Amino acid sequence: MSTTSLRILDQAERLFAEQGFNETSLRAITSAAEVNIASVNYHFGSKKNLIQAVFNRYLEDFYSGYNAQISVLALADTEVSQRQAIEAAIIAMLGTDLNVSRARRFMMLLRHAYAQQQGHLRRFIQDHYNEDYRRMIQHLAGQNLQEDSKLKFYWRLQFLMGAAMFSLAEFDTLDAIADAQYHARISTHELLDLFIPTALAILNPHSEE
Amino acid sequence: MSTTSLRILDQAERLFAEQGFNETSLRAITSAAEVNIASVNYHFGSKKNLIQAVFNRYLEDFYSGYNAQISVLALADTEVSQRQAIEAAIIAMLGTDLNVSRARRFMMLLRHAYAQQQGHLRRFIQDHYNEDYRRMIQHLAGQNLQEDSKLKFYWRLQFLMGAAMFSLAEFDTLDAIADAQYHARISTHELLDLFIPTALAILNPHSEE
DNA sequence: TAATAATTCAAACGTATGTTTGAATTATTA
DNA sequence: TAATAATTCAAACATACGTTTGAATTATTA
Repeated sequence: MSTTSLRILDQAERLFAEQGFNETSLRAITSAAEVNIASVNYHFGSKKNLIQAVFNRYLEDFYSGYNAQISVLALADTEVSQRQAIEAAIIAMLGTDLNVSRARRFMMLLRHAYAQQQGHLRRFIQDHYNEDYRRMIQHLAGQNLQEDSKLKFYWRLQFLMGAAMFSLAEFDTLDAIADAQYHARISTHELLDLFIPTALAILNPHSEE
Repeated sequence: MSTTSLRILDQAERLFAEQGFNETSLRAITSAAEVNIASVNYHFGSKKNLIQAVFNRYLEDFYSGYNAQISVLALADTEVSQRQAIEAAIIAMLGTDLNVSRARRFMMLLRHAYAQQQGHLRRFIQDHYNEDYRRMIQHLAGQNLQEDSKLKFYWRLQFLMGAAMFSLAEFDTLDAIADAQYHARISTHELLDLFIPTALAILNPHSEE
């Protein structure tokens, strides 16, 4: 992949995450990447294809990281537990160096993808990653997925996706609205310690139900 | 308020929620509302002001509903519990007739407001509803908000907002990706029964922490 | 080195957007 | 009813966008 393509991809990823797809012009991307605007269509064909390429790079990394961890667990010949699946997904998102800003950018991209209707993107992801996705969902469902709770699990999954996407993507937004006393930063480790039990709590029925 | 203003407001609310702000042109709004395009600037001044007006109508209803319920509780001279605050917020969102599609539209608007950077909107909301917002946050914090857990509570609140926004806003999106077996619909009552315990679980520390 | 392919570039194209204009129409007031 | 204000309307404005073009430049191949 030529350096021009990479420069475009990097800046597109950054700007798309920060501002959204429709809000980011090709001129802004090529200007930041210091390349000619026509090179986007030369290397990627169109803006839609560029969006897909950005997601493809992330999803490739994510699922290969997730699947690698699952494979290791499978070698031990034990069933993949729900907690293991959650941790594997989080680690795959953070990368091996637990880079939270990387995961954050991924979440921001996902949020934009869900908020803005990008039909082409949905089709692309479905065509290329549906199998990986369904397998991960099965792991996340864990043992608690009985026939009659499939619907509930679907909604719990929505809650979890929303919590993950919104919280990571919104480092700054709520700060501006909420009281400044909440403004302090949290470490990656603390955040994970907070999020993993919460994720488990969201996915599983609670005692009071 | 003239019928033209109302027609514009109604259609703007619907289209903004469905598509986002930048994705909805004034021509689409005025066409759906069957009014002349210039009437937007005549009645509202600008597109930004129209966006603010849409939010203002929602927030007015929401906080007056929420505050009314809290006032009733305050008359009984008891401390407002966290669960009461959550239920009051949910009911205020749904309206007295528990109209879930109304709440859903509100969540979709909020999601777009967070995803797309609408600085003017944030300023507007902060100028007009900051007091209401902070009061509600205090209620939601409940008894568990010790000095050293303020940071954690801030993040729990993020989780909760994300879960609420994303799940309600995404009736259809995940369906298209996930297995069709999860496609069945859930009733408002079932959803509330599922969400309220989840919300409590998100906001409060769990045993395993 | 000469010929060919790949890539970059400045410029333009067509289209869609928010906004403004000034006349035409309707509603209100005196 | 006449005068005045409020509102609607078709048309145009300036601007920004994604995309395309064809020549210029660079890299690769024979």
